Amino acid sequence: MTLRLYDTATREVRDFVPLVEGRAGLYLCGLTVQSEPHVGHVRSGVDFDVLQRWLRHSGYDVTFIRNVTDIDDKILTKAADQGRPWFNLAYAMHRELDRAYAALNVAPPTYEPAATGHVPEMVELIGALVERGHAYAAADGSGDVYFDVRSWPSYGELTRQGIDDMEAAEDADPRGKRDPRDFALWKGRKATEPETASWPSPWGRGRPGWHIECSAMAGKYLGPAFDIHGGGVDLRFPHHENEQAQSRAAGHAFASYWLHNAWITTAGEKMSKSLGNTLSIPSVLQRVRGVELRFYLVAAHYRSHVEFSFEALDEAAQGFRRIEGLLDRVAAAGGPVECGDTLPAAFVAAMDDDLGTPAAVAVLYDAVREGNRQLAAGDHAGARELAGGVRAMLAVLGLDPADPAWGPAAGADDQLTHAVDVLVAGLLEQRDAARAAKDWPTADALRDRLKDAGIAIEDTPDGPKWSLTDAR
RNA sequence: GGUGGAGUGGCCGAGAGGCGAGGCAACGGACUGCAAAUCCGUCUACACGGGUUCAAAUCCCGUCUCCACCUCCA
Repeated sequence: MTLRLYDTATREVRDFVPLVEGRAGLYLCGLTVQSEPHVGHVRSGVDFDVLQRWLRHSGYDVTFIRNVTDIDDKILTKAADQGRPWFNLAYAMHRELDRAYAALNVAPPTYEPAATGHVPEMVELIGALVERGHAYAAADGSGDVYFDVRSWPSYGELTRQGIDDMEAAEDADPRGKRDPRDFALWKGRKATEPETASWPSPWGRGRPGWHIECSAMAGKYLGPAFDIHGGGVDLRFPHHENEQAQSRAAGHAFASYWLHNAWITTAGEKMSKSLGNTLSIPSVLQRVRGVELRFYLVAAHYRSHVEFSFEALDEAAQGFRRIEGLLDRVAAAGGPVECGDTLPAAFVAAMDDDLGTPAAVAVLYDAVREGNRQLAAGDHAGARELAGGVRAMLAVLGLDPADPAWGPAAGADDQLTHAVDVLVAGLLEQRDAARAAKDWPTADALRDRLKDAGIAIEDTPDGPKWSLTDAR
């Protein structure tokens, strides 16, 4: 079975056939670093990280480019509002984003180009478009350069829209445009904008339009033709439509497949800044661990809309702890679980079917249940093998609890753990004595006291075991 | 006006013509001194109205509701 992916351009799931056998070139429209990242912002990063990992697992040599937009209207506006340089805001938010991705074990891409570092490439591309008759400098002397949509007959093909059916932007200032739907490739510098937010170009100082950066950077790092282009559904139009138009008009074949992840909403609506920072990544991570938030995101199909709720998040966290429970118990019974080297066929089939993570997670749970069953039946070898498979499945989803990316393991033999272990052992001895004397009130009081301290006691065939009830 | 998507059991969430995805919660049972954890079992759902078919959550027609995008939103 080969990997099949849903291609937005053809609106069907089709076999993934790379341009060069054994290789996969992937471009993901990253974020505009203008505010603290929230749960919705990181979904594309997580989903495409899963794609990257699955491609690698499937044997592809992957080149994954995920850009950062570090100059745009919003960054300039926000920075001005906050009274700080735009480049400081963008850089600070970029660092926040890095932290969020790290907390979610989103593996770094091959390269993360920033728009401001690729202005010459953009100017070059715009120049080629002007030369080919697909772009023009505004006639009003603003210094703007527009893409001429009427000059590109297949404009609208990605989202299957006809130019004449499109509404012109309400805020579009048609002064220098030949058609209201023409979009900016280059924006001449306005007197109100900081000097630092402008670069030299044949059309005067200015800054790049939004779409051109992705065409320029994808072309630079992946070549004129590459395999997969991704992003959030909202980017299909205008962003991706425009990227494709300008790249193809410049003579590049551009992306073979277009993948789009759905939204995460709250209260039925898109997450907006009006929600404050309650859903910012640092804030959500006060409640659940990074691996649990990632599990919540990965357990939903990337093309499915997710209605975010803390209840559902807690549920996912609980489910993940059940998976970890098997690993912990098998480890307690005979040493750390080795990561298995094969994945269940059903898991592979699920992932190959347009990254069917929900079905893959169901396979994961099946293995967990069977592992628990065998452990209970005393078949430690069988349970160990299943646990190895569970780890292998988790690893390919970026959810392996033993991955150093999550920080020191919970059971790490550090000083604090040792101290607690000694203290708890003393109390457990007292409890054992009380239990031996059938003094249940005393035994239970000791257990309750530990519970109040956030330490759960479980009686197992090998004696009582303690664990922290919740990391938070 | 144009384009695209959604409505599934108490909840979350898959599936896309025919063997009850899975999880969480709840309840019952096993285990336990009692718990916890684990296992077993129970709760048989597909917005509404028609139609096609031996068979529809899935296809067709109609209706309702909701959402996204339509030129710098993840």
